[in-house]
Amino acid sequence: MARTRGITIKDVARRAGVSITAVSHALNDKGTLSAATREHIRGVADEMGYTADALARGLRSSTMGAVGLVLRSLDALGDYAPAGVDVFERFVGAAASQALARGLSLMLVPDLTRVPVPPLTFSMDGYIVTNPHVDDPVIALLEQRGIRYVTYGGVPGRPDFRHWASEDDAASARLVLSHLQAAGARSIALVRGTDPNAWNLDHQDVYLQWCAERHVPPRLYELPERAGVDGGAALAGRIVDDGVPEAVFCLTGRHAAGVQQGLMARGVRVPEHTMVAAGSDSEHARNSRPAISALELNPVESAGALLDLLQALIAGEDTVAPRRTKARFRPRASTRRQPAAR
Amino acid sequence: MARTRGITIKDVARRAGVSITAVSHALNDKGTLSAATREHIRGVADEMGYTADALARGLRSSTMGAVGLVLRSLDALGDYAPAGVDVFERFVGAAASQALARGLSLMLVPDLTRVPVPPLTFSMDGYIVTNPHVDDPVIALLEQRGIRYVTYGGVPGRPDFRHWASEDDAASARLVLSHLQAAGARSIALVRGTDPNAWNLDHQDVYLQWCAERHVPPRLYELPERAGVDGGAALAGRIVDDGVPEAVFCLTGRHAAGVQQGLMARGVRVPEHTMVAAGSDSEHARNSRPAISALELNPVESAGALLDLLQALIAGEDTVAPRRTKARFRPRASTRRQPAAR
DNA sequence: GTGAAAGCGCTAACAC
DNA sequence: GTGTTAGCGCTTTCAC
Repeated sequence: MARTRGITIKDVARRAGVSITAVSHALNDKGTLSAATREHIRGVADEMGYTADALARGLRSSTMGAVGLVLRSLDALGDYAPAGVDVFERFVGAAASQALARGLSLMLVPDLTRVPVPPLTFSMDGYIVTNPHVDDPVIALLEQRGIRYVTYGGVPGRPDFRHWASEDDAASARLVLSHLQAAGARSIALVRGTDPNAWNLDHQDVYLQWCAERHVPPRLYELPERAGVDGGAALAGRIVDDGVPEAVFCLTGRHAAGVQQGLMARGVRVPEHTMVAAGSDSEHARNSRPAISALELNPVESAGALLDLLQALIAGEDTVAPRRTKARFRPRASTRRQPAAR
Repeated sequence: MARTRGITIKDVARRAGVSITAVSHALNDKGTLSAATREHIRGVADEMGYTADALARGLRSSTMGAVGLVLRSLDALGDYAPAGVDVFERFVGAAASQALARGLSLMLVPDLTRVPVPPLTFSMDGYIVTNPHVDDPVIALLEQRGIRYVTYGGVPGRPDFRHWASEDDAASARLVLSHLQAAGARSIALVRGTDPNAWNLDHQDVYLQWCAERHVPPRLYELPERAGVDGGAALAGRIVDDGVPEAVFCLTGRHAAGVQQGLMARGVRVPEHTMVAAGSDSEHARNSRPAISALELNPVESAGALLDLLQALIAGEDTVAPRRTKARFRPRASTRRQPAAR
């Protein structure tokens, strides 16, 4: 009983002295109305503050003007208000304001596959899914329902799927690796998360290729995203046991902070003995001592690109190509070596 | 054209060999059906994976199962992805997961009074409005439309309005002031924001009363929220010119960080010469040098309380009382004086 | 150029 | 107990 019974199309029609059809047509630029009638009706509608009811409109099989947002990365973390996962928090805000700028509503839908699903779930015009996994059940559900979607980061295992946007992960991975190399590191270890999403997989690919090109043996560690800082600190033990590499590239800020902490606790000095870099900037990276160099992702631009893609899809265009946004590398103390130290 | 034409009530009715009314009643526990029919219909519906269309249901004037969230504080900042405004980022996440836990969708609506409003805006079952202002146009709009709402922080100037929840600001303000006093501060300056919301106004009231009780002249500064760290640094000049107080209590973390920075740039040492505390923890507070003592708010619990209130309101209960959650004070170096320094 | 009428999927009177 | 039916507000044929 919560719905507002406000001004309806009937009220406008009566007031304007026309039929409801005329009102509908005037307001949606449909049909064949004289310019004069159109103008008049619009004037009356404005004056009355009429807004078409989205439900009724949606019911009649037009669009809802609303898109859903599913944060798979937070689903995996099992925590929708985690600390130090900046990029997602910022992504939600960015998506909301970008949606508003396009006259859309944004619904947050934590996990589509849990039951019961929130009622409006399947009425959305489309979805943004962040960081889908290999064989992601959310993707499967959307496809089965015939609901259009775009993804933040590609859908791993589906190179044909083109409706995605994200930072250019391959380019930024190379950026970080080059930076570390320029600072004197030959052997670089990679610490990735365990979620099988494009972020982890693409970085791994680039890393392995980089190692192959240089004929250095790769040193790859996997650490669950949810292990956070503590997990990173624990992993540092293994890294030290395996022989301290000249640099460690951790894909998440929390892992980077933990690894650095763990290394230093074991007497490994950063950046003198080894350097540490993070693939995703976060509070933990910025505020570790020494501060950890990191890639600053671009959730605002990415969210905008995704909404553009989604709108095109909803409009029926299917020539949509992936969009890549630019991440910036923020060099900080953790990779800054004194000239003397080289 | 985005809507999914899925299984409808008709399909279920046909399959179960009953009328659509029977299905509707069975699934909504209405009417007078035999237990057997009810069971049977439910079985068929489950088996077919039927979910009632939220739009059609909403149109027929039931509830939508969705609530809106308006972040007034970010509207004021003019930035929906600001850095270092932790509590709101966390509040969005908390509200989303608390909503899911109650089977509700959460829609983000950046600013209800900008036109055009997103289509679903007025179809929501209710709204959560964070930090409404004095004479807030969003509140006015919701009231005019007869849409129920609850607020994070009370509605200033409306002591009769009881549908809100928040941390107990008065208690936490006194907590901070006591802490500063215990650390040796008699004269304490307050730096509040300029948004006329309950947060700023309540803290100011408590502060003025505190000063009155102790017969010390109040020193009140106002600084726009959006001025951020730089604004705080600039304000430090005025504070020094007015005579360095024994402590400065800044309501926002960004202001606190700036003020401390500005003070130290002018040779005022923290915590030796003056102490700094923040009313809302944030990255800036945690990671300033020295680290700034701050109140850690409780967005998770507050969001839960607000959703409980809102659900009660939507269900028609009007005996709803404000809920207060607890903030924790995090003492850090900025207010930690060596015993010798006393 | 304009309007009457059907119907989207559902709920709730009201017959039977 | 169960089914028929009238809408909710809107878009969209299709007559006029």
